[in-house]
Amino acid sequence: MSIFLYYQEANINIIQEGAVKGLSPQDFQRLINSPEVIAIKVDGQLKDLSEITEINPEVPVEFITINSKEALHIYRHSASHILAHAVKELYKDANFAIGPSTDEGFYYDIDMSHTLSPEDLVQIEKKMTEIIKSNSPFVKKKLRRKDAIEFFKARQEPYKVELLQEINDDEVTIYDENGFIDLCRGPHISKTGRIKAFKLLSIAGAYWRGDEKNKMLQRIYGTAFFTKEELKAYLDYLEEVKRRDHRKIAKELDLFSINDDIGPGLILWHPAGAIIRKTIEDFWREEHIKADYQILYTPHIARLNLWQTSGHLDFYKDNMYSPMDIDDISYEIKPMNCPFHISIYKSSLKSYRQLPIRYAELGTVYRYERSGVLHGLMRVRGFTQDDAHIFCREDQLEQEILKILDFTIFILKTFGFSSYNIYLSTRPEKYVGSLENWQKATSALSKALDLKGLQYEIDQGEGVFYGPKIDIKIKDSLNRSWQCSTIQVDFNLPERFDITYRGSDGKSHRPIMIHRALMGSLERFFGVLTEHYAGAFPLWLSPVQAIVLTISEKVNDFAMEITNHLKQKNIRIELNNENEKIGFKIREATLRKIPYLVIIGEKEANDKVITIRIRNGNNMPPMTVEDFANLLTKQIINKE
RNA sequence: GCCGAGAUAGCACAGUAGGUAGUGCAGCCGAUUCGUAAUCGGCAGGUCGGGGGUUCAAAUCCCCUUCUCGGCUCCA
Repeated sequence: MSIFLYYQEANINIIQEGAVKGLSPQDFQRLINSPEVIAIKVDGQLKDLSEITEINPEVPVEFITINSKEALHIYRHSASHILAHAVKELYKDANFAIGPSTDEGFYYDIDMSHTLSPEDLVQIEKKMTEIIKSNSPFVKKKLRRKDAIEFFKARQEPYKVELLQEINDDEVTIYDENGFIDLCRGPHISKTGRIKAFKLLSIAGAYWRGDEKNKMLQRIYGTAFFTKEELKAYLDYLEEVKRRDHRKIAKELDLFSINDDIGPGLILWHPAGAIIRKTIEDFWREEHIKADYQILYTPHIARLNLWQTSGHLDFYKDNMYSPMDIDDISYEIKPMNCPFHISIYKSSLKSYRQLPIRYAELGTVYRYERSGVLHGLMRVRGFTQDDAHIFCREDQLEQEILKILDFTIFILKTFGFSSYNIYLSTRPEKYVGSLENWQKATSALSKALDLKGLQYEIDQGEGVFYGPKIDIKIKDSLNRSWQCSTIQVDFNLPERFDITYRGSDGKSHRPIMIHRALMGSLERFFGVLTEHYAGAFPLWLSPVQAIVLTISEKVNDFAMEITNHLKQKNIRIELNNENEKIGFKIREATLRKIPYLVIIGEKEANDKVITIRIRNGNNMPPMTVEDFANLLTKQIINKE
C-alpha cells in the first residue's frame, strides 16, 4: 500500500492512496523531505529517495510512507546494514552473509572468530547508535557484476562473492554507508539518522543458506520501529508471549510435566491437565459419532512388514524408532495410524453402498524428532492425533471435503479459534498417482474451500508426495499462527494395500482415502489452548470449575452442604475450609484461575444463599445454590 | 543433529579471590476464627543434573555425559 501525502503548512495530511501524476516540483520536494516518506515508486519501480533529483509530471509516482508494511521492511533492512556496519567496526574479521528484514524485525548472519555473547549486543547497540547519530547517507552505486565480484574478493567477503556468482544480471547494486559497503538490491532509507527506535534481541546459530551441511554462522536478531512507542509495544508483546508460555503456565497450574527419567519429548499429564484432556476427548468422540464417524482403537506396535507395505520404511524411516524383536519377529512402534485403519477396512468386503466409511481414532503415535527441536507440548516424541481416515468413492470426494471443512471449523470455533490461515498445497515434483487424479483431487479441495467462502493461499508444489492437502492454521489471541488441522488426499496407500470396494457393476474399484486431523495432536492443541487463554480456560474446560471458600469455621457445615450439592450436579467443585483469611483464599483460587469462587460467611449461612466472585474480580448478586448450579450447567453445556 | 546459553530445596532465585550451601513462596506444627489478591511464630527440606579429574579442600576450575532454553533444519 502506498499513500499520497499532501502538505499543509508544516503538517502533512494523507488525502489519497496510490500513484499520482502532475505534482509540482515544490510539492515533490516537500514530500521527499517529509519524515513520513521512506521510499518512492516511479512508474512502479521502487527507488531510493536520493536517486530522484527531478520529477517528470507525466510519470505516476507513489510515495512509500511509514504506515505501510513495505516501508517498515525497507527501514528494518537499513537497520540490518547498520548492524553489520557496527559489527564490522567492533570485529575486524567479520564476514557477512545475508541480512534481510523479516515480519518481526531483521537479522544478519555473520562469520567471525569472536563468539558473541549477550553482553556483546550492548556494545553493538552502542556502536549502532553512533552510526545513527552520524546521520550518514546510504549511497547507491551500480557496478558490473564481475567488477563487484572482484571488489568483494579484494575485501575478503567470500559469502558476498558466492551470492554474486549466482546473480544472473550483468549489473548489480551496492550501498555505501560511510565506508561500509554491502551488496544490496535496496532500496534504503536516505540517512542512518532516520532510524528512531531499534533493539537487538538475541543471538543464534544459523547455517549458511539454511543447509546443515554448510558452516554455521552467528545470527544476530533485532527489530526496529518508526517510533519508540511502537518498539515499546512490541517488547511488551514479547513479554506477554513469555507470560503465556504454556510451559510456564503448566507449572503454575500443575497441568503436565516432562521428566528426564522418562525421556525428552514424552509428556506426563497431571490430574489438572488430564481432566481438561478428557473433557476435550469426550467432546471430540461425541461430535464424531454425531457426524457419522466410527470410533476405533488400534495397537501401538505392529510388525515391520506392515510398515514395508505402507511404504513408511522407505519414506518415513528417519522419523521412526528402531524395531524391537518379539519371538524373532521385528515389530515397530507406530508413527502413524493409517495402516491399522486400512486393515480394519480390509477385514471385510466393502460395498459401494457402505461408502463413505469414516474411521476415527485418538491414536497415540511415536516419532523420532531431533533433540534440538523438542519444545514443551508443541513438539514432542509421543503424541495423540485426533486422526480419521475416510474411504470414499470418487463422486463423494468433494462432498466429504465440504463436510470435513464444516466439521473442522465447528470444532475449532468451540475452542475459541475463529480466525484462520488456510493453505492449499499442490503436487510436488516427486509424486505418486496419475496426473488426472491429482487434478481431480486438487480441484475438489479448492472447490470445497470456494464453496465455503474460505480464503486460502496456494502453496505451489508443497503437497505430500501421495496427494494434495489443505492445512488450516489457527490464530490465537496474540494473533500467532499454529498449524493444527490438516486434510490430505491419499492416492498411495489404497494402491499399496490394494483396498477395494464392490461397485454397482459388480466389479472391484479403488476407493479414495482422506487423512484428516482437526486438532492435529492433543498435545500441541492443548499447548496452543493454554497460551490462547493464558491458562484461564473457559468454564467447560476448567479443571476446577468453582471453589467454595469459607470465612470462618462456623460456616463449615453450610459450606459442605453447598459443595456436595454442586458435586451432585456434576460441577467440578472444591472446598477450601482451611483456617485462613478470606483474602488469602481468594488470592490462592485466583492464581489457580478458577472461574467461580463461592464465598460463604455467616451472612450466607443465615440467609441460605451464596455469594459468587467471578474470575475477573466482580461479584454476582447473592443467589441460591440451585440457581448457581443451573447457571453453571447451562454455561458448561453451551461451552461458553 | 548443529551453534550458543544454562541446570543449586516442590517453585522462583542468591551464592567468582575454590574453604563442606542461603532467601522468598509452597510444605509440616502451633497460635489466630479474621468478609473479597498474601495473619504471625516455629520446624523440616538440598550427596548444588550425572560421571570423572585437578586440589589439603570444588556449587565454584578442567573433561565427558544427560537434560533444558534461544535459534538453524524439520514437523502434528
